[in-house]
Amino acid sequence: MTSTRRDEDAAQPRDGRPPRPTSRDVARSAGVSQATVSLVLGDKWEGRVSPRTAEAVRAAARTLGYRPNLAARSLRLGGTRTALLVVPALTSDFFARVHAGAAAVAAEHDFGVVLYPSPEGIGPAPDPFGSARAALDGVIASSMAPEALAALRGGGPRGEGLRDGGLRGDGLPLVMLDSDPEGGRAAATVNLAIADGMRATVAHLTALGHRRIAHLAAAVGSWTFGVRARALAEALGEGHGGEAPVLVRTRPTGLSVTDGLAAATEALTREPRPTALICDDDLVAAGACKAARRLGLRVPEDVSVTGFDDLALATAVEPELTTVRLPAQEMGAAGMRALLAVLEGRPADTAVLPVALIPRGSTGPAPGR
Amino acid sequence: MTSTRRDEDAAQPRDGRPPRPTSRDVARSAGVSQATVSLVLGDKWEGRVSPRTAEAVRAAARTLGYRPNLAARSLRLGGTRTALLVVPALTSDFFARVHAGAAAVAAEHDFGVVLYPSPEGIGPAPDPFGSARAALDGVIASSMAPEALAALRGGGPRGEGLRDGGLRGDGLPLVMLDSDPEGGRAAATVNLAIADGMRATVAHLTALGHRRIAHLAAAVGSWTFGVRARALAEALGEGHGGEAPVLVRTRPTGLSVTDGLAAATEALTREPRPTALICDDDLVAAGACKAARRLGLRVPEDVSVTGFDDLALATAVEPELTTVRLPAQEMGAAGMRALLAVLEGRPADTAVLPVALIPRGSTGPAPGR
DNA sequence: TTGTACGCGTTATCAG
DNA sequence: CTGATAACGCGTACAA
Repeated sequence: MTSTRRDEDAAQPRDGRPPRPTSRDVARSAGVSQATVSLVLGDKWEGRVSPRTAEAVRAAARTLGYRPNLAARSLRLGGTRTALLVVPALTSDFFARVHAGAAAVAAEHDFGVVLYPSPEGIGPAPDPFGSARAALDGVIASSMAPEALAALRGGGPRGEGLRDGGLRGDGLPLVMLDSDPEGGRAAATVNLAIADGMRATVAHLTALGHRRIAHLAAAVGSWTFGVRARALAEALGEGHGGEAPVLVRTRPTGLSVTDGLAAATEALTREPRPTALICDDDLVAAGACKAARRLGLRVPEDVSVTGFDDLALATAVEPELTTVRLPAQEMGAAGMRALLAVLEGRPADTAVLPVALIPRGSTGPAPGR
Repeated sequence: MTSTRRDEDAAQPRDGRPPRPTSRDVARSAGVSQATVSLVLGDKWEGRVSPRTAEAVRAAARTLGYRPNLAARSLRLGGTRTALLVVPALTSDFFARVHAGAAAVAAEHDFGVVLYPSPEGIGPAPDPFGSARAALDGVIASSMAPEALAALRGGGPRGEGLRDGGLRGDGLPLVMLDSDPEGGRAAATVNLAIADGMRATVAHLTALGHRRIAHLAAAVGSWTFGVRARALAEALGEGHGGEAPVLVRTRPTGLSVTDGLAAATEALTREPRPTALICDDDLVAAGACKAARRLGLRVPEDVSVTGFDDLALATAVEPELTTVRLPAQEMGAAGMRALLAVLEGRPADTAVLPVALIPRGSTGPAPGR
């Protein structure tokens, strides 16, 4: 209000901070034109600007502490070289690894990745893009439930319309990770051979003599968990030399240690008691181990437990978890590669990444064998 | 190249996608001027635009699928209402909680938070801002080591200069979380009463009769870990009724279960053997428990273990970890509030948040008592 | 080799 | 109540 700057239309109350130098300022300071500054700083000056001038420009930029205005650059260029990675949660290190993989590939191509943990109830952020308001060139969504994905699409502005300030994913190229290859408008898909993992788990348990199996299934409407259930059903349906194992129970559970504990307690206290617990996630598996122990059952002597993901947690607990290792980092990397391909108009090869069963201490021979 | 659009200076090869509608398009479609569109969509139309016109504009925007161009908006407004949250890692859920807290407060003020996990070796991303290239209004840095913070500052453009494409944190308002209140150029600071936590831990162990304590200290140059060490030294120095416990050993360790296991193994296999292990982090504490068990020691009968953070992991392992709960979410929220204050020119109250020792199963009476 | 001019899409001012 | 108009900072075709 009491400011005396020439700028009556002050964009922001920058207060005490010195106004950010612009390329004009650099140009003035170096005694050249704006265009020259742009050329030099954009590394396109060779053969067009004299080395002396170029160096002068750089010096000026350095002393002024100039950095280009990203908004202006984006506006002019029409792109931001930035991708949004939407993940359902950060409560396990799985998605941290997905991000790492994506960020590494992105960096190689001078791209940035902005991470958006879809808020589950925390605070008023119903719209995925309400919070992650970076200007984006594309979206990578990992293991998202369909509803969340719908919100991501924009879902057609219902209700009060555009009050949220815009930037819905609407229209942006989308790459889906570990999600239904069919159901989406995704330009590309990267998937994991989840079914293989489940089959391997069943084979592992069967070989150990287990015949009564319970499934602690994630109570989340995400495709990746649906696959687990279907693959399990199929694997159990197949012949196993006359002694087919059966699914004695399915318990839905939240994706946390506490929820896993509760679900496992229920699963283990009903007859017939299962000798093996297949869990959709390592967090749940850890909870299941706790539940068994509280019930006076030993793992793996009395009950075997398996998980999915191979989180850091899997080797932190005792006994260590037999689990299906999912190549999180590779998936993130492949997702970013696919997005880059789409952005460049190239066809994105839709990949399916292999998984591996890692046998550890939480599984053993079925009791009475 | 072969395109026939009017736009010879095509910014981006948008390829097949339909060109994004602009406010001009909306205006044309609704039969009004751009300014009217801006007013209506910005919810500043009451009393200036007829309700009929307003609704027409909204309808047009809806049918066209219009969403405002963020780059242009930022350019015009000079701000992006976006903050960057820089964290050292996402391998534990601690920083996920910090983010949740910050994002919740941000959302209340129509702000966004972009999360930047400082890459530790993964991929070529030396510059914190190389990857998180969103246009930013401010930065919140949590528990960062000084070197990383220096990079964040921009550290004075050395070497080849601005080739990185700009956007260093240079000059942006910075709020530091759980970091040295002295050492920075931070506009505000939010800290945790870490020292209290360490004192409580020592008191807890002392009361249980422990006299030989080892410290599994994080081998990270972050302030928060320095405080732990200093507070421990002080707490041990104070009188404890004639029978002062002593620090028999300090082992530096990486912040992971495996590193904790290795460090604890070393700490427990040298004489005199400590009866209690104070760990800088729950991940380390989990590793320490594993180490003890592998050495044939029971927790807590033979050796007690304590941690910091109260991660989900703390209650996932058996026995559950006695640990110092750090109010991560509150810290994130307070950090965001402080940043908002700074941005508005208000004074930011520098806060210190209380912590609490949570006694669980990993600590017990000292052996031989 | 360097400078001039224009437009990206938005918001705010001011005159109708 | 509405419509021109200017400006935000940058990148590039074109003229000098």
